[in-house]
This record gives sequence, C-alpha cells and structure tokens, in this order.
Amino acid sequence: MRQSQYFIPTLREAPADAQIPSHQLMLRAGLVRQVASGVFTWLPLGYKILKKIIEILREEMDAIGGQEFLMPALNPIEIWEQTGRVEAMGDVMFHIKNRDGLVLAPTHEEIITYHARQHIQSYKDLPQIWYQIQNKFRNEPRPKSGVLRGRQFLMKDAYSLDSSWEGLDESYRKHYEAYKKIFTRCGIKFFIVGASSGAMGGKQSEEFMIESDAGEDVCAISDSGYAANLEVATSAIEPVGRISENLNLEEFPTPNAKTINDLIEQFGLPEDRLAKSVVYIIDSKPVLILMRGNDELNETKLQSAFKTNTFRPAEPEELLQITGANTGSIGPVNLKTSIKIVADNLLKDANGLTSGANKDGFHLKNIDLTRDCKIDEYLDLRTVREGEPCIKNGSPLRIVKAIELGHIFKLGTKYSEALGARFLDSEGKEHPIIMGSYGIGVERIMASYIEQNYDESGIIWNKALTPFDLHLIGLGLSKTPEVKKACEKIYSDLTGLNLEVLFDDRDENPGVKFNDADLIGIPYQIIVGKKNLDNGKVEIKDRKTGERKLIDLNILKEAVLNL
RNA sequence: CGGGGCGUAGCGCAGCCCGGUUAGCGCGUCUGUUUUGGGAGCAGAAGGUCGCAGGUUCGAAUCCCGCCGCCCCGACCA
Repeated sequence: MRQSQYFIPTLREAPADAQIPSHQLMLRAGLVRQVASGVFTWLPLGYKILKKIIEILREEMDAIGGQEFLMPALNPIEIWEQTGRVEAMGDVMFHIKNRDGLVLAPTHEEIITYHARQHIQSYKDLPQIWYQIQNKFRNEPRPKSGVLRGRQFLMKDAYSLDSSWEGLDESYRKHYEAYKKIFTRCGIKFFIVGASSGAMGGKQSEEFMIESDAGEDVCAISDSGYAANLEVATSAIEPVGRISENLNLEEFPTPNAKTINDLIEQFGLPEDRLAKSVVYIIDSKPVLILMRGNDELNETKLQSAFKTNTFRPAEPEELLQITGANTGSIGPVNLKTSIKIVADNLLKDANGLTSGANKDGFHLKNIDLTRDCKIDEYLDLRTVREGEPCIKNGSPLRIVKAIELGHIFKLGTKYSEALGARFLDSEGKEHPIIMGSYGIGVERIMASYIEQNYDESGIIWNKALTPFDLHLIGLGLSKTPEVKKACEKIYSDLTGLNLEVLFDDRDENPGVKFNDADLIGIPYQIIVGKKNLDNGKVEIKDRKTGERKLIDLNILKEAVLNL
C-alpha cells in the first residue's frame, strides 16, 4: 500500500476531548474519528487492525466448535417483553420512535433463544455453540474514554446450548480456555476475576480484565494469583473475636462523636472494637446491618445475600422512627422497634464492642453480641481493603482499576424457560435448554492493547495486530531517483514475499515521515536513504526497542523474513 | 440524572470579565522557491453564519434568557 494514496489523517496534537492515551493515540494515528458521543467511524487503518482482531476471535471461536451467525440489530420488542428485559434494561435499550414494536438490541440472548426454540428439539441436537461479531446498541448514560464505552460497539457474543449442567460446565470451560488464547494471541496482559452475575442471573461468572487507570471496574488482586472483582472479593483478615474480659454494658455520653473516626480520636477506642450500624430498607422491611469499624458495606454482596435488588439506605426520619436515634448514635442494643439484625462475618460472636446506644449523643461499650442482642445472621458484607491478606496464601491484596474485556456467564435456564426453548431427553421428557453466554468487547481489545503498548512517540504494535508487517520509508524520493528506484524494488520484492508493506512514498521531510511512522507503530521500519544506499545498505528499525540495523540490500529479503 | 468545564478556521488556542476598526495567534492546507536522516526556510494566498435561536443596545464573539452539543467527576453499567 502506498501511503501517498492511503487515507491516514494523522494529527500532530491530540484533540482536547481525548483524555486517555489510547483515545488520544487512536485519533492521532488516524484509526478512528468520533461522530457523536459514544459513536465512532473506523478509518481504513483502524479498521484493518480491527479486522485482525476479529480474525483471531473467529479462529478461536471456530476452534471450540463455534458456528458464526449474524443476527439483526433491529429486534421485535415482543420477544424482549417475554423475558421481562424491556423493563430490566430500562433506558439502556434504544427504542425506535417511528416504527412500533422494534428496538435496537443491546445483546442477543433473546434472539438466540428464539432460534433455539424454533429448531432444537432433541438432546441429540445439543450441544451447540453459536456466536456472532456484531454491533450492539446501548443507550449509555455517559459514554467515555473513546471506544472504551460507546453507544454503538462491536461485540463478539457467544451462546452455548446444552442438555445438562455438566454440558454447560464443559461449554463454559471451552470458552474460558478460548478467551485466554484470544487475549494471549492479541498480546494483552490480562487477569481473570470471579464476578457477580448480578441481574443477569445464573450461577457462575468470570470477567477477563486488564489493569488500567482508565478502567471502570475495581478489582482486588494479589501475587498469589487471587483476583476478584471488588463486588465479590474476600480476604483472610482475622475476625474480631472475643476478648477475655467480659464487662457489663455501659452507656457513655458522646455528644460530639458522629462517626467512627470521631470515636477513635475522642475516646482512643480501637477501630476493630467499634461496630458501625446502618439501616437499610430491604424489600420494604428495615434491617440493621452491623459492620466492623470503618468497614464499607458492599451493596453487591448485600444484594446477593438477600437475593433482591430492591433495597436502599433508610431516610433520616425512618431512622429516628425505627431506632429511636439519628445517624451516629445507632446500634444493635435497645432498638426502639424490633427489626432484623445482620452482621458482617468479622463480628461473629464478638464482645467488648462499642456501638450507638439508640439515644442521640450516647454510645454503649462492652457490647457482647451473644449476650446483649440477637444477631439473626452473619454474612459476608464488607468491601475488602488494600493490603489485607489474600485468601490463597496471605499475600497482600492490591486494589486496582480495571477494564473489562470479556465476561462469561453460566446462564442456566432463565431465557429458555421464558421463551419456551425446550428439548426432549433420551426418555422423552421435556426440559428447558441450559444456556451460557460469553461476550468480548472487540474495540476494547484494541484500546486495551494500546493502553499497554505505547511510548511518547506513539503506538507499538505486535505482529498479531499490526496493520502492516513492514513500514518502508523512502527519504528524499523526488530528488534522488536512485533511492526511489531502490524503494520500488524493495516494495515489489517484499510484497512478493506475501508481506504487507506500507510504503511511505510521500514527498515529505524525513522528520515528518519518521514521526508518522513511530506514531502509527508498525513493528519494523525499513529506512532507505541516499547515504546508506550508496554503500549498498538500508536500515531496519525496531519500533519497540528503537534498535537500528544496517542491512546489505542483497540480503534484505532474508533479514526481513528472520525478523 | 446531579456537579464542574467547554463550544471562535481542519487541529490546538487567545479575545469575552470591562460591548465599539477589517475577530487574532501557532500548526496544518494551497501556490512558488530553496531544502531532504527526526514535524525545515523564505515569499505569497485561501479558509470564520464566533454552537443554534431569542432578547438588551445606535452597535453583541463579548451582556441576559432558552435550547443543543462535547468532555470530566459522580450515579448508572445485562
């Protein structure tokens, strides 16, 4: 490809709207242009890279027996109503204004299940792995970070159909392995975390992440290999336990202490003998939740423990009514009304605790949870903190931001039951198909790769994703016919070896060419200039290391093949 | 949706507070010329409904009102 004819609008400066490195570089290198918030055009060079990623996805999906579909973005709303997801998706789903009954699909469980219902009848038809690489539409409230969160984006979504739970385990495992291969082949440093399956339903889910400040998820990871989304992460931190001296309950005035920190500072109390009480209204019923000291309640954990997503913190008036006190003086003992009390596991059967007295301006000390109140249940409710020992081998946890590249789910029968996708087993009995769903954000792979592989000059592609194998750079072409002639020969020789070569044949200054080449980031640059050519040599520059080698023209082919 | 910021030439910005020539600057673009191993020099040129719509005023990029768009933080994120 001759660069003088190829549309690569590079930019000297990063547009002010782009904040993160990958977004800036994708704009500067001429890979994408933004059309609206969260909506992008892929320019030829960017699309070429995207197609390389898509090919890797195809190969690995095909390798586990996947069959590629192409499903429509326009979906009948009816089918979404049957699974209850019109409501569940809410504003995230785009609705068509001038054609009743159509929506833009944010994902494709419904359509997959629709086809399964049509044509899967027997256990003999199973298992199946169906996938596609297709544009998704989601009305994100706040698109951000370039292609990392868009309103229209490419997703590789796959769905497994099985006749048994063991079959689902196997399909899930195949995807897990395929995903590892995909990200490894793309050259991405990733980790896998256990995740919350949330409102998606199902019993198991894992996310494929890369560590990045540009990410929106937060994970706890340690050197032991432990990694979990903060929503579900746990640690091996010691429970508070019991102290031997079990004194009587004692009320004491704390007029200026509203927070746990106030108590620590004003009364010199140890944090792990303090119990913070919060009241939530869960499924319309008040529940007092006891946490150790400053531990943060994890709402995702609360959601799974109570198996509901209708909960909220109690309002101030409700607090007073329920407990008899305002924020800062609430505790498990002497509650005004009798309500359910749950406590975090760390507080299991603890004594010697201090908590609110349910009387404004007073706290109680020497609380014994086994003696002074009734804890209905101990649950894992806390959010782990930086530095806590990991449950695998005790090494300290790090809390990092992460970009979610892929997510795999064991769905179960939620969609097959809702849509009536059933099969007959070997005894002629009818069952709902057991499903899994597996997604990868295709553009996120590119942005994540760039986040991990750039320097001050630009992007650094690897062999798997690079848009061209080689960047041939001719210097002073219009003034030095011998350089031009040599470049033309090299171009045709290398192209003849089935290599993809981007030939910078533009009449530009060397500096412009070098800077563009470094910005675009093709792994190897072949630089042809008069001085070296007079000695029968050309230069090969390694983009990543910056290393330059002078190569005899007559062994250039071999040298290139050995790169 | 809450908070903050921004919208002036293809890109990056100044001007706005304190209204008043022909709205500037750098980069890029075009023409000519010189240059050709790290964004080169000289000379010339083109390019703007100052986001949109109302209002105040003799006069609005500038002041007021409404709307739209974009970015960031938060909420949200099957």
